[in-house]
Amino acid sequence: MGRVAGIKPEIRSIMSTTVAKALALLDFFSDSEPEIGLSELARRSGVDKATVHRMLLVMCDHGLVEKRGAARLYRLGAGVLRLARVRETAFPVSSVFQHSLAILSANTGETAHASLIAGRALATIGVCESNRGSRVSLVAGEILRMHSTASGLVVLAFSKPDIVDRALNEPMVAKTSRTITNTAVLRARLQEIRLTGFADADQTNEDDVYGLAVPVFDVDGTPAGAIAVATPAHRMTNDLRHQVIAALFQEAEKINFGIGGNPPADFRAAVARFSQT
Amino acid sequence: MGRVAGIKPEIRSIMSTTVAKALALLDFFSDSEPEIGLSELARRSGVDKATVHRMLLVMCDHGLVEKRGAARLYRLGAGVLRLARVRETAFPVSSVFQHSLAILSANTGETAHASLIAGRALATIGVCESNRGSRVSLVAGEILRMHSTASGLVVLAFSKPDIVDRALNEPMVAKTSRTITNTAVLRARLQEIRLTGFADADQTNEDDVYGLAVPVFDVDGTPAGAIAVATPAHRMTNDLRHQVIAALFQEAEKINFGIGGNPPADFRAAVARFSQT
DNA sequence: CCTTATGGTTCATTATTATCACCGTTAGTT
DNA sequence: AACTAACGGTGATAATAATGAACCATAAGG
Repeated sequence: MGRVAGIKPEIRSIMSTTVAKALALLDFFSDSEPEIGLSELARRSGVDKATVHRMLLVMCDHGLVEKRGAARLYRLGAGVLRLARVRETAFPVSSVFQHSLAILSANTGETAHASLIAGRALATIGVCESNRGSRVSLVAGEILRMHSTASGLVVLAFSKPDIVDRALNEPMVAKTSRTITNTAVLRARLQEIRLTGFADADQTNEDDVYGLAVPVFDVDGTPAGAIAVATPAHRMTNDLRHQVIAALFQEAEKINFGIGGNPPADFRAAVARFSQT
Repeated sequence: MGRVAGIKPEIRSIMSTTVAKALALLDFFSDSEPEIGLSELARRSGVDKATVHRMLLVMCDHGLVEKRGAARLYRLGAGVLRLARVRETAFPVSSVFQHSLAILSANTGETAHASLIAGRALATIGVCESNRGSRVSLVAGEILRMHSTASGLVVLAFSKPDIVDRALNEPMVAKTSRTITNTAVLRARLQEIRLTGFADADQTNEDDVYGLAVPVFDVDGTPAGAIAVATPAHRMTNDLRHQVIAALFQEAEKINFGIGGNPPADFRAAVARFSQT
């Protein structure tokens, strides 16, 4: 297509650049699939095998990816451990979250998880499963899309308009039959969430999973991520809802304190309204 | 410079590709400098400001990097936390190391650290400082070069010849006045290390720091990384040396067991020889 | 108020990358 | 064992995307 002179520069970063394609490869690795072969990666990313191979070589050189000794599979390399260490010692947020997740899971008896804004999506950085027999078992390390998850929606609801616009303009995959992909409907939901302070997602990201999420904030009052509790959909009752939300609000406050986050006025107002019920 | 038709393909990955340049930016973030500005990154990497900016944008989109809200500085993003989580839950090595580091530090009274092969260098994935007043305080999260550190040398010593060749053919920076950069001398040292099973580095990577390192291995018998103890150079005595090496060998064996590593015959022989002294 | 630093942007040039067809191996099937 | 199909990996060329000098706008500092 060439480069049509004055094309919008933001659009380019969506996919066109080579680094974007290379980094996108990393997103295919998850807890459920920690090792992937060359052809498989090429197929999923839609990029040519030769190209993928060249990019993997470079990433191997930098330790982001490594080749499992004998097998011909690629996996995430030791470099990511180092990077995480550097970030965590400089800005220890992950550890702060972990503590609250344990409490949430214990108090609600359900699976709790936390995620942080990572570029255009949410990165799950911690999970604490309940010890009940029937529970939601999340694929941890997953990337959460903004439009289909409770965490994503609640983050968007308190984000600046330009972030919201960018998110809603992206192609939205219908993860289940209930996923909302209509922009107008989503905007209405965001408005609603801004008033309640929490978001729920009734099987919009995964069948049989009901999610409830509450945002946590940065120093500047913008959302940093979210904490959430996921239950089997059939088990959710009004009572449990109320209990979970209360627990989430409580832990969110602790986390905000721990990471030096400043909840904006509208969120604090929403929490206050909830407490009065 | 163009691309001279049939140029060696391996050489390309050294720097020429764009992804390599982008990923190289990540290496500038460390514990001592967790946030860096655009111009600074451009200066250090030797890449044009505009290019660096474009690459940073892409990496922000993928959550590998993020812009500190108000300040105009970049830092490692939440995406690296997710990646590390994925790798660690699938292949839990970091946690295995951490335990041994605590023991090492306690038993020797000095600072212990562990590193894993990450591409062409070693990535420090764990540090445990001693609680003595005078101790070596490492810049954790640092990238260790193969030629100037005890850990790097001991890893090279038990690596396959092609790995060694590649490492020795790279430009070797003299980190201190004592750093060995001569290829022939280094090869002799590697031969020596293969016989003793450990490597020492007397102020070859940092002034006043004396390092002792021992390798840990992968399932296939190739080195996975190294554990090391660093002391103030003046404090190192023959007695301490012997004690530290014994402790290192002992912990290395535990770690190998923990990560399913198989030490090759020559390493086991070296350990046996040491035990007889 | 002028200087000098910063982060950020643009656009024509050109060097880089994607593509396709191709190898050599491995693994599964008949 | 022969055969097939998939795999990881490679190389040359057409077509693309990266590059970097010059350009703003802003902020800090003298």
